[in-house]
Amino acid sequence: MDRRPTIIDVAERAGVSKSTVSLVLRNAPSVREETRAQVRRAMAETGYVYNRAAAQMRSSGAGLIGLVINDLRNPFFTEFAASLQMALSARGYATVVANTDEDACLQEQVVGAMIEHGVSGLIISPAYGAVKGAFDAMERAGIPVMQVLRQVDARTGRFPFTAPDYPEGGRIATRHLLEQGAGRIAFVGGLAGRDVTGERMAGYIETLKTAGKEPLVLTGKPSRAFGREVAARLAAEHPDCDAALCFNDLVALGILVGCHEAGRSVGADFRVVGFDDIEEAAHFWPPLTSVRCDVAGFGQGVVRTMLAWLEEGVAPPKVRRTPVGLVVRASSRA
Amino acid sequence: MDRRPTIIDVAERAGVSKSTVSLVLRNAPSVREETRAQVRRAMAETGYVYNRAAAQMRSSGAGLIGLVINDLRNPFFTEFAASLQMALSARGYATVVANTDEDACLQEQVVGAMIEHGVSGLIISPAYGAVKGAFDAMERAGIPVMQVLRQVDARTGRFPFTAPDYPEGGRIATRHLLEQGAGRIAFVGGLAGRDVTGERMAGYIETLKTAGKEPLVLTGKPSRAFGREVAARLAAEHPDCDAALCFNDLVALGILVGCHEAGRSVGADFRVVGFDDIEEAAHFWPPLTSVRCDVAGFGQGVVRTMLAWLEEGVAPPKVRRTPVGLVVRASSRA
DNA sequence: CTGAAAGCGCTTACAG
DNA sequence: CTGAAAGCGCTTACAG
Repeated sequence: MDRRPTIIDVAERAGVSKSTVSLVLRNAPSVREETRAQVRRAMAETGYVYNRAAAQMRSSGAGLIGLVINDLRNPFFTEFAASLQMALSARGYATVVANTDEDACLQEQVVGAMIEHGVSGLIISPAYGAVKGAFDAMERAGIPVMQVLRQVDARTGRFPFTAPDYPEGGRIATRHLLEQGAGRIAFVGGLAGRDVTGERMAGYIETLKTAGKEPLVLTGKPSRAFGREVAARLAAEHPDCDAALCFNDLVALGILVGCHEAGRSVGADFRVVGFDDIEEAAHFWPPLTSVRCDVAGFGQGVVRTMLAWLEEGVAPPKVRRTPVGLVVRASSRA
Repeated sequence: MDRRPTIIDVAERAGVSKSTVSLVLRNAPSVREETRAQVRRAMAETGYVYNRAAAQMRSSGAGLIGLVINDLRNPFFTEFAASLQMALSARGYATVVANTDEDACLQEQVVGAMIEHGVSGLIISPAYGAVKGAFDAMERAGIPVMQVLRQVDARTGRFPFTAPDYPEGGRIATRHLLEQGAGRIAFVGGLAGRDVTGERMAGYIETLKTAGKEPLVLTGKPSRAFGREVAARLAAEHPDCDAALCFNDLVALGILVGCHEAGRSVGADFRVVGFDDIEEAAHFWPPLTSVRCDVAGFGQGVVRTMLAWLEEGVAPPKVRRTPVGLVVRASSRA
């Protein structure tokens, strides 16, 4: 057998028509059990493999979901992507993934490629910037699209948005720091002007205001390097600051490294809280207190929502917020 | 326009035949420049998008590459996957990815799914265990398959293998530790009996033998938790041990945390070297010395090799080893 | 340089 | 419950 066997080969071998083979393939109930077994045997004997490209041409979907991520090297997004892919796989879908590296131009390109490949739906944690092209293309494609983790397109009717409850995370983290006796709490990292930064900061500012305290905001790149740099700056310029709530765990881990370098002890003297609770947070020294977004559970929820939309036509709400919690570890404890 | 436009719609609009549109689509040189422009305009006007599933049915490939990874949550593999995907994207290929979580059964399932989706080639960092089913399926599919990072199937003629030069990494790391004045060096982590463990350990044992020293091997899970646990064990059971070469960076980072917990200072007294040089290694405290495998460059090399095989029929050598180096940081320095 | 025809491997009504 | 026929949107020779 030089070429790959088709349903016709299987049909001949099983002594039925190719329609019957097709019905067996799709588990149609109308085929007699005996015939079904016969066809399955013929499939095994001929080494038949299903050709989804052919199937896709007639019916609609190919069981392919596109996953577009703004920064796949960031552990938070990695954990999200991995959990999503596995949940999709368990439901019989394959995942085609692309990293946009925060580049709107690349994003438009990969979204276009995915649409050409006939993805049935698209899950996107979008890059910021000139995103209209990509979203218009998704709009035209007429497929379900979910914005996750970040909302950059305002059409949440067409592109429903799901993310953890960032403001609440900011609140509980700030409250915790106050309870631990923090006098002056800084908010560190996150680019100014972005929604996610604004939301995470909002809970912080609100809680401080209630407590009658002044905020101290040092926005910047959400990276380890920025956190490390800020650790030195805080010690020098804000000696009264005795706690930091960070935009994300990377910044917080950077601060911990910076404190090590400066010989400043973390915990009782200087309290640090991160955001996201990436796996590494628990494995650092000292272990990092962090706002837990349950990225694995979040990913599974997104998959459930997407497949309900795809398979049952149940469109998700325009905006959905998932609950967050605080995991208290040594970095914020006396 | 309710249905998606096809080449026929474009052809009508441009006033040419659909063959001509197809030729323009594939950049065939035989079309007059004027006609080409006319067709492109018609494509833009109709909002045409290329249907790869249909194209795939006639020609062979769809520009899809499958990437199967044994542990996508491990930063080393994540960095690899991300660099691979971006390099493929730059060459016009989409990446369908799956995490097998070290599960041979899942692996067989996802490999089957990818073949059904018509991937043109497959890059696999395989799980160990009952892998025959998956490899036989890939064999039958008749597509290029590269084993990377780990070799589990012996048919390297059919499934060429590429990995960093692990034994050399073991050698240079051990030599470095000896040069730093280490008296007794332990090799920590990596499951016994696996090739990768054996290779990384081989360089260590060989170098120690040359130096007339005895090895001290503590194999175990390649995880942070194991490293952390071993830090305590080493102090208690092997007080003379003053250096550790770790199977990978996760184990090494675990040891660093264990040393922090035990109040043991790392660097001058106790030297630690990791393997892989994941991004985190440079951002820990103390910064971790590690065997650099240049995973980004490695990924790009794999893509070049795969596409040369796919597009030009140049089959890769059965086995290829890429160079490694040592990045010396504070964890192994006086 | 361009057009008409056949066919890739399936699914989908529609008969029987 | 099963079969014969049409067609999904392309590409591929083959004519002109």
